[in-house]
Amino acid sequence: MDDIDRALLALLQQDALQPYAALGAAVGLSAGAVHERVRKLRDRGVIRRTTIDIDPSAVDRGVCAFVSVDASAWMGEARDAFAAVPEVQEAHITAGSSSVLLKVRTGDNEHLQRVLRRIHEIEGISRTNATIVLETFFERPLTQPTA
Amino acid sequence: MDDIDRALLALLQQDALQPYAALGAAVGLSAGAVHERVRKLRDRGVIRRTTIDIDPSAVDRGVCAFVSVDASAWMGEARDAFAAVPEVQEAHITAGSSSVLLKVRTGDNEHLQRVLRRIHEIEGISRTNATIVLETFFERPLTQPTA
DNA sequence: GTTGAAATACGAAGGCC
DNA sequence: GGCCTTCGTATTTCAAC
Repeated sequence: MDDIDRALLALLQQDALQPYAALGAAVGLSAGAVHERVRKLRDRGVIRRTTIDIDPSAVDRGVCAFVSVDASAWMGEARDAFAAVPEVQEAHITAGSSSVLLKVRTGDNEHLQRVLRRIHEIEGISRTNATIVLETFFERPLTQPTA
Repeated sequence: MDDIDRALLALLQQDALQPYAALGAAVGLSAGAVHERVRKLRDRGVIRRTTIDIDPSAVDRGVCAFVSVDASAWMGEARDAFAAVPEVQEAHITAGSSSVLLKVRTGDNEHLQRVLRRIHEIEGISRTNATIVLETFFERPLTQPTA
C-alpha cells in the first residue's frame, strides 16, 4: 500500500471504467503492472466492489432524513431488523444519547412517514427522532490521504 | 425508465464490471440493447459515475462521526468551506435545531479532534456537536424500488 | 432491439531487473 | 518481488438491418 496504490484508488474512484493503460500512464506504470496492483487491492479487500453512483431522485429516493433511534434492549437482531427496511441506507450504533442512527431515503414525505412507522414497530424500539434534510451540499467518496 | 432499466441499475450496483452480455442474459436482452440503455442512463444523469467502494479502515478512515453544526449566518460559501475539509464526507442542511449535519471520517480520535477544531474555526460556525459511531451495521447503495 | 464485424481492452505467461 | 512485453481471448463499440 504505497503512494501509487493510493493514486490508483483515487483514479478508480473518479472513473472505474478507465482502461488499465490510462491508469498506467497516469501513475507511470505499464498496464500489466496496474492490472496486478488492482487485483491485489481487490484480493486484500481494500477495493470491496466496483459499483455505480445513482442519482437518488431518479429512482424515487429524493427525500433524505437522519433518524435517531432509542433501542431499549440489547437487540441481537437489530442489524437484520433495520436491513429489512429497504429505505434504510445506513445504520450505525453511536455513543450519544440515542443508541442507533439511521440514514433513510424515500420518495416523498408520506413515504418517509410510512417508513418511520415501520421502524417504530420494530421490537425493542422505544423512541425515534427524524431530522429531515433540506439540501445536500455533497456526498462524496472517501478522500484519499495524499500522504 | 422502465423495470428493465431498474433491473440493470440493481445489477450494475452489485457489480459494475459485468460484461453487457451477462446483463443482457439477466434481463432478456441482447448485449447491444443493454449497451444502449446504459449509455442513455449515463446521459440522463441517472448513473452519475462508475466508482469503487473502498474499505475505509484500509485508507486510514476507520473512525466515523456525525457532527451537528450551528451555522449562525447565512454562510454563502458554506458548501465550499466544508468541502475544503477532506475528512468531511457528507454535508447536509437539515430542518432541526442545528442547521448543518456533517458525516466525518478520520483515522483515529486524535485526527477527529483536529478536524473538529478546524471545522469550528470556519467563519460563521457557532457550535459543533460530534456523535461518534461505535459500530456501523451497514452502509449500502440505494435499494431499488422493485416496482 | 438484433445481429455481426472491427477495434479495443483484458488477463495470463514468460523474461528481466 | 515487482515490472515490462507479448499474445490469445473476450469484450466493447458501432455499423447495418
